[in-house]
Amino acid sequence: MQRLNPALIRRFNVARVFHALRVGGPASQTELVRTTGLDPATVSAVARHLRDEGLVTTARQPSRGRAGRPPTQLAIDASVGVLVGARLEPGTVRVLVTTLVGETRATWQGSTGPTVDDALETLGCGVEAALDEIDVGWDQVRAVGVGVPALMSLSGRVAYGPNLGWRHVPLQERLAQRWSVPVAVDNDTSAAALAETLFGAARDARDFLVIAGHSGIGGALYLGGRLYRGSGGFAGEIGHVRVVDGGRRCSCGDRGCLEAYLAEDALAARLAERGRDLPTYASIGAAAAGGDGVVLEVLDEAATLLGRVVSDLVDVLDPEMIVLAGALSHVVPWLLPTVERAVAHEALGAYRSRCTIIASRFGPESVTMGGVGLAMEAALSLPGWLLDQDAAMPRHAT
Amino acid sequence: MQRLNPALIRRFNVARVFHALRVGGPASQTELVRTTGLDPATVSAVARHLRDEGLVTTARQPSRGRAGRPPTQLAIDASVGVLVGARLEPGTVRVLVTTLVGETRATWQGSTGPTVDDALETLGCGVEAALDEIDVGWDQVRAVGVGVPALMSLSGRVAYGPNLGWRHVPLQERLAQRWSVPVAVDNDTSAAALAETLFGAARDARDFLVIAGHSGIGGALYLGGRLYRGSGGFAGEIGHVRVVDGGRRCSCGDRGCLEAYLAEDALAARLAERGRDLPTYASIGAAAAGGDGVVLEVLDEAATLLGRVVSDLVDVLDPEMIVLAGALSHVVPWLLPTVERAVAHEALGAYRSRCTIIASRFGPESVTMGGVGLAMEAALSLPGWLLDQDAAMPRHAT
DNA sequence: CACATTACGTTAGAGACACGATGAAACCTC
DNA sequence: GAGGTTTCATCGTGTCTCTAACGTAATGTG
Repeated sequence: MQRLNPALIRRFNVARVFHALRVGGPASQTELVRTTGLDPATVSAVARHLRDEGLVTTARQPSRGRAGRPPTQLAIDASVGVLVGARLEPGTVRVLVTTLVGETRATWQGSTGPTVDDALETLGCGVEAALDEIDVGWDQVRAVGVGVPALMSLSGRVAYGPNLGWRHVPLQERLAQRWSVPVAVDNDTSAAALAETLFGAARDARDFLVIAGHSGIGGALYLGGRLYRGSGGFAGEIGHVRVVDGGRRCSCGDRGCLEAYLAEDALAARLAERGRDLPTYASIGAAAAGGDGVVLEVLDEAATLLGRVVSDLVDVLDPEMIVLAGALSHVVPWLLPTVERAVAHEALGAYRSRCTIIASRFGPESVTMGGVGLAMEAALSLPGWLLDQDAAMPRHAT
Repeated sequence: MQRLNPALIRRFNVARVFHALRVGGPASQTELVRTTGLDPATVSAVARHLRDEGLVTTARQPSRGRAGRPPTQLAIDASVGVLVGARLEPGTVRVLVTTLVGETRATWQGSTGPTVDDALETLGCGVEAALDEIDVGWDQVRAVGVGVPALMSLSGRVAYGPNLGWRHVPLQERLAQRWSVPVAVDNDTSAAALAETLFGAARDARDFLVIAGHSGIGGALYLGGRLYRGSGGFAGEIGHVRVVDGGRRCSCGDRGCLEAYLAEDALAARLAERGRDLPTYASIGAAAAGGDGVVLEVLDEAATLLGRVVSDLVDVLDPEMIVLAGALSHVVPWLLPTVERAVAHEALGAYRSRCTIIASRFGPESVTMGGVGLAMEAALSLPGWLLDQDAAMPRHAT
């Protein structure tokens, strides 16, 4: 159990001010007092800290015609470094280099072999290539974050990655020693949730869910202002909620799981039965956009089932928002209306709060953007155990 | 947004030490350092604080034959006050008086009229009567906590209580001004969850669910070491998850909700169809204990449906434990095996953590015990906004 | 029996926050 | 244009934490 000490409070407050500036743009200290809820004296100290670190620049504002001393604007100096986000998936590596506030500067994508060494080698080359492209050296990289389709232990180890075929890989350590900059590694759907809360539509949501579809259907639960991982790190496994009694067989061995109707392979199989050779979400989306009736029908069937799960999730978790993300994004436009209708009709209506259901603005790139989010956290030196704020909080102080 | 300041840290730490002593029994400061994870210097300061408050007593331990300075035991002085827990339900009020560590000293129960004034009057009389019974004066009452079957606003107002027929009642204020001791009011199922985490089987669980059955089926989600309430306070509405396509009509207007099969009235109705006049969980439990085949059959049917919901909850939330509580407890023994079997078979097995499903040790009294828990929180001056630890935490400091 | 060893608890100094007061830099009015 | 007002930022004091050193009280040892 980690202690709650002054140094930690300072780190929190630095992060608060940084994010306030990142999200809200340049602001004076007094404005930051309002937006962060901190004490003026604290903002003053944090501002000095950030100035000393070279992360923010100050600019005297000219008079605004109002009485009083004119404020000094603080602004994040996006030129002092870059963040690197990456995504590992079976056979592919994606890299995204952004400014300190998350604006894209370069991207890279490449294919890779199946082993851990292959992937790390490709990742290393990819990052180098992306940095070269914009003529940025490693000295400007503040941190690297990587999203991986695997269950993670708290220390950034890959506990189990069925699609990758990896197990007990000390990914964080290996990358950290290779690059000697802060490196953060996390589960891909968790990373996608981070992208939504830092850069996406869920920026102001304390409670939201991310439902991501790639080879499987995964969920991330962002509850009460932080990611909820569950007692064993398995929380969010919504792909195996049963939606059809005695339905299609699922890879998990059971029948009628959501994943058996909505995962990429499942949709493709369903379409193959009806004479359509559309193996990916992207191709299915393209066909739907072309108005293919069979495709629309299959998607609508999947949407109905997704809607059922989402309704139950809304009843149980009362989220503010549900974000559909990942490769699934390619077909989300044809799912959304049906899902929304299901929630409106099936979820407990009378005294329920409104729940917005939307597609991620990052689409299939949400995990890579999540890598950037992980890098941002690492750059603000909010290490892994801080992710779990309980670590710093007493168990029973409710 | 509340600030995170030293005084707040002190309150947290006082609570940590208090709970460590309460749960683990008398301990030396060095032992507390180990169990709480706090610094020796902090424990020293907190110990002095608690001694000054008169909450703990110190006792020099005689030599134990080991080298070194012998420790001084700290122990909670349970004689310096009492806590009062209460439960309001339609027509009935229950009161429970305990020591500072939650040991029962007196109970009281009485019936009441439908209005808010009726209930408050009865509650007042009941508390007086219970205190009289053990010859304890109001000066010894450290705090009062009340569990209410209603949605609460954060300030302890009853936002909406359908079964009580109340709406926008400032319950906390009215009770606080009547008694002039700290008063805490919360939703009944949330209170039951508090009882489980403070005094019950979920004491060491960071992530657990409480499923309580009275007139309806409610759930409380204790996730990541704290109660999760959802964006609108509606989280945990598991009674209206659909378990049967086009099933029995539910009070919510939909069909096939869990509540339509498991709530007290629903079970009674189902049994009435089959010639059994058993209007309450208690009577149903008694009949089941007597081996009535029809009752067992109906209970098993309900258990199968509950098991389905629980399986999905386990998949999505990955809790350590699920506690069945409330009046439902009377029939839990006949539900549990079926539910456990469902979870073992239906929930994602391979890489899932184990989830224990148990009956609350407080049975139908879990809400009243939750009132005591609320009182304990109030007595440790951990006010309402502290309940939401985010209030003290930056939004994006993940 | 003096001195080392071991274990327990407290104190001293530095960092961080809150609150209240003070300094700083503009505008406004007479 | 001098003084007052308004707004923005910093400083001083007190409290709380952590680290590290110190005091305290027992046992062990030659």
